[in-house]
Amino acid sequence: MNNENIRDFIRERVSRDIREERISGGVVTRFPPEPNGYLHIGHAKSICLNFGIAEEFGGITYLRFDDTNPLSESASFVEAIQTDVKWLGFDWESRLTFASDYFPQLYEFAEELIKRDGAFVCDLSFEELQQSRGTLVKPGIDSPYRNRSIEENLDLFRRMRAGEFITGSKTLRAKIDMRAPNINMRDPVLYRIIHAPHHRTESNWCIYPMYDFTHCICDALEGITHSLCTLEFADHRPLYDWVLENININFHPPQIEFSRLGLEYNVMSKRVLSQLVESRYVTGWDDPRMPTLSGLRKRGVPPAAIRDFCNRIGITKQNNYIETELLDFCVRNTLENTTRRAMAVKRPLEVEITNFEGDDVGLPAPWHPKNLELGERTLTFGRTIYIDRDDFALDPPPKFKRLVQGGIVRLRYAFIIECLDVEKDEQGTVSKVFAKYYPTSRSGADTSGLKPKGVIQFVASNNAHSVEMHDYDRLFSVPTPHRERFDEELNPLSHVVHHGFVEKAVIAVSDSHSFQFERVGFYYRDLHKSSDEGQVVFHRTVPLNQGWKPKV
RNA sequence: UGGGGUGUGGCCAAGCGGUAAGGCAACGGGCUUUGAACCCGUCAUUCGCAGGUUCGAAUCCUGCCACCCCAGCCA
Repeated sequence: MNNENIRDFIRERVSRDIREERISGGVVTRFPPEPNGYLHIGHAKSICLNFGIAEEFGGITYLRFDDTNPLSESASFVEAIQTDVKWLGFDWESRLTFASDYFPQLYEFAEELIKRDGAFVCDLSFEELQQSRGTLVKPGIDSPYRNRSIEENLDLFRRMRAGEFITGSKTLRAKIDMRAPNINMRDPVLYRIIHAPHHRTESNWCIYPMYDFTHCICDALEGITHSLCTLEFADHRPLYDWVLENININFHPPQIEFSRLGLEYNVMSKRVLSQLVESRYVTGWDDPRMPTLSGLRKRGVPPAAIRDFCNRIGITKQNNYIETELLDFCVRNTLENTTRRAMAVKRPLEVEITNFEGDDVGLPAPWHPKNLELGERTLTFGRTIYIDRDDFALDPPPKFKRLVQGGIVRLRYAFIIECLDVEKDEQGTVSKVFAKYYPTSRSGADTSGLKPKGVIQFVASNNAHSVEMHDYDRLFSVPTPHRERFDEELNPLSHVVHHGFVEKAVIAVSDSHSFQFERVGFYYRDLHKSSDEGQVVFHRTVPLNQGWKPKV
């Protein structure tokens, strides 16, 4: 432990609690997802915080599923969430728990609360409860069932559990204060009747505890020393404390809130994300455009980049919208030194080298210009090659350093070529370029004396493997999409497919799926899916920084 | 007209009474067979606003303003 650990107000608090011996054992945290959706990068912030603090201070972390609502939860989400947490790089070891594991104990605490006259069974309907709760500025009114005897409450609650009443007909409510300015303290519901099977407890229960009753008790039972949650739960803290103070339990974790992550051009709302999935706007929770961990993974974002991102954004109580540039930076930064470079053309333009005769020549090229440990592969150069359409211009903008008519350009790791002529189609767009190459300009042995302004990538036709390059852009076209009209704010160009070529050596690589296609971007090969035509599919992880922008 | 939270450069974020860290972005320049990466440099006389306390305030006090969250038998 050292000062490096104290990077935010929560770590500051943890550090102080340790120093002042406020906690006996070590630090204990937990990450408590509800298994009703997939994890997104906002969850990653919380995961990195909870697991990170335990790691830094020599503590432990539980992965606890908050599964108290059988109507929206399922085992498949439980699976997916575990996969994502592991992938992110964290290990809960043996500490995998479920709120549903504690149902029996929770039930006992509920009975205890009734016996202490701290809770009552209420027969108010949903609408009646809503009416009597009051409003933000108007106090609520007591339930007519509030004064039932302890014996009657106990009897009723036991019968609720026994299944004597239909779904929604009764609730167990805390007896606090209907006039409390904090609405959460207005005799909140603790248990409700739901006759529905639960993904773990099946049909053993027909009453289910609410979050506010469950979370604090589970935290206490697990000895959580710092219960970290997002800001919207701050209003629930008095209730969290109330429950623990009104039952006989010997541990009382402090709840500490921090602000959730906002990412520009994205939305973290589970509701909106699942709607995108259900409407088939995206291909699934793991669509590469989604801010989900599975989506980021499919796009080729390494977990280390997400961890780095989470470390850079900080932990505060301020509302925040992080620019996507920071995430992109983290991704490029972690990929930069370890990812193979290769050549690919996204929008191929055929070039015939008119003075080239005979077989293609092989040209060695390192997989990475600086990290030579990655070795090298052999490129090929021959009479027919492809360059990217963007690298040729009939009418070049100022400062254009690529190929123009009558101009020269270097083909990376190969030769300098000079454009002699072009062929156009009916629409007048260039369909083919004729060029000559300078045999003495071979990379590494250049005696031509030529000094081209630019270098471009190419793929020789004999060395070209055709692929689909899936380019992704921001999911939304506005930085802070509105939850209600999110469908109008989707970016129609968030997914564009290019049919291009990559050098064959790329296809043979098996120990890594990430590549940087030089001057284009980082791409990630999808090994699970090929296109409809059976082609190899690459997802663009992130584009390269553009150091020069042509005026559009 | 209730309760809770927050206001430091474009976006994050340090700062905890002693005279505004850092990162991302941006902008200049260097280097370059990736217009990438890398390297240099520039970028808040000012901390939501107004008063006050103090030798001294982003930090303390008072008032005001703005934004976010809360009225699920969701979490």
